[in-house]
Amino acid sequence: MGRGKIEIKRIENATNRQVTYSKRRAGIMKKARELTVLCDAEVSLIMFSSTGKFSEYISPSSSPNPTKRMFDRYQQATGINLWNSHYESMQNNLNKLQGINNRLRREIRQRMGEDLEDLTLVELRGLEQNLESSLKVARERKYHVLTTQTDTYKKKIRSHTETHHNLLREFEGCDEDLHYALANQEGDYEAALELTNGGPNIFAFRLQPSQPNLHDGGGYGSHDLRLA
Amino acid sequence: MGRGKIEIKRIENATNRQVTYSKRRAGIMKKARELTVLCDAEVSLIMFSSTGKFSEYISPSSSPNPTKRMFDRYQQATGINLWNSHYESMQNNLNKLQGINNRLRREIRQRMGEDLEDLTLVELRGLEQNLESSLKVARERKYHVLTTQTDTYKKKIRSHTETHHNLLREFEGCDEDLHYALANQEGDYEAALELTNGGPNIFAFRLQPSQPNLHDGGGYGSHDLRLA
DNA sequence: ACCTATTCATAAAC
DNA sequence: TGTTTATGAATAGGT
Repeated sequence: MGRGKIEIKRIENATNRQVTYSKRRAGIMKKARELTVLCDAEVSLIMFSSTGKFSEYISPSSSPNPTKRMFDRYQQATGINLWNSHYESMQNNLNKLQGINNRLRREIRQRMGEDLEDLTLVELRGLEQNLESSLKVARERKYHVLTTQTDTYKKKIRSHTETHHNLLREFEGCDEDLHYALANQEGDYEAALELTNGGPNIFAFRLQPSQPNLHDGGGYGSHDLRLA
Repeated sequence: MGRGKIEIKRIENATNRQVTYSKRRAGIMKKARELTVLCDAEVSLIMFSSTGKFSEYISPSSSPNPTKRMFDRYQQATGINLWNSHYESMQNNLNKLQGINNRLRREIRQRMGEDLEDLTLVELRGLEQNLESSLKVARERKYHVLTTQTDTYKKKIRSHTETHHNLLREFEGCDEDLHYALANQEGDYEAALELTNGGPNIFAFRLQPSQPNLHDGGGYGSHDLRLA
């Protein structure tokens, strides 16, 4: 149809090819639209030109995503699931992980003294020994942290008392000047003396070491494993 | 194009609709094929008739699965990933599980006395107490299994010795008959007596309790967590 | 499924 | 790209 008959083979002239593509694309889209309406059919038409330009016609449908609906129907019709390769391997991974998870949970439960019914005597003996050595390590670690912490506080206290003594000494140095100054304006001397005694008490209070990092992170006290 | 012009709207006569569908389907497929060849384009045409009958045209391509290729190109062109809804939720689950897994592993390591560096004093105290109580439970369980097993063997031994004694007694009963019988055919009497003495020894050997279920399932001795 | 009058699509030229 | 137009293609309706 046209000024002359043409042979159905690749149009070598690129410009010509592009022009023909545009015209025929419009034509086939019209046909698709007409087919949809006239025959109450569902049609999906996807095209890429030789230059990679994309265009499509999808018959409207009640579904919110006509394209997805189209591909779902396509897959149902052909029996070929296009994304199964991805999907299956993911499912496998998931199952594997789930299995590992269960094993890990069981191990933790056993290390907490639950679920021991199925263990053999040898396994129980192993568990007991393992718990013993773990307990020993944990205990050592606790003592280590404890002594380190204590040392730190001791050092802090020493440093603070030192600072305090220095302050006192400095203050004594000033004392004579104070005496001298007060001699000239009487009466506030008693108040000034009280300051010298109040100082140390303030330090003594602040140096009561309050436990640092006492955040309760739901640790090992009431251990429940409802993680997922 | 035809004997008369027709309005583009749903053909109400079902037969007529079906006929028109067939004709136009052939037509549009030819158009798709021509577009592919003439313009060097890639075309996917998928159709479902109103009765649900499926047909398609897919331009041939070097890819082993033209449909999948088409679909991939479609997704790349539109930026819409049709299977993302499935895919994303799976990926989320996977990540979540992986995270849980790591937490579980860490907990096990800590319960084995490793990875304790980051624990606070309070957490260490909790872990210690937890291990103590778990150890106590495991120990109790071990003793329980041990005593149960011992009891079972004691009972078995008792039952077997009883059976043995009964056998002996029965044999003594037969003894006289045997004497009588042997008096008639001499010489094998000594061999028969040896049987009476050999019996008990066989039992004594079998009753050495050999540990049951000694399968070493990589239990709690050398605990490594290279699970995945 | 075939026929054919008629409408439609489009190749070529601008 | 848009328009025109001669021509071949598609097809509606009938058989």
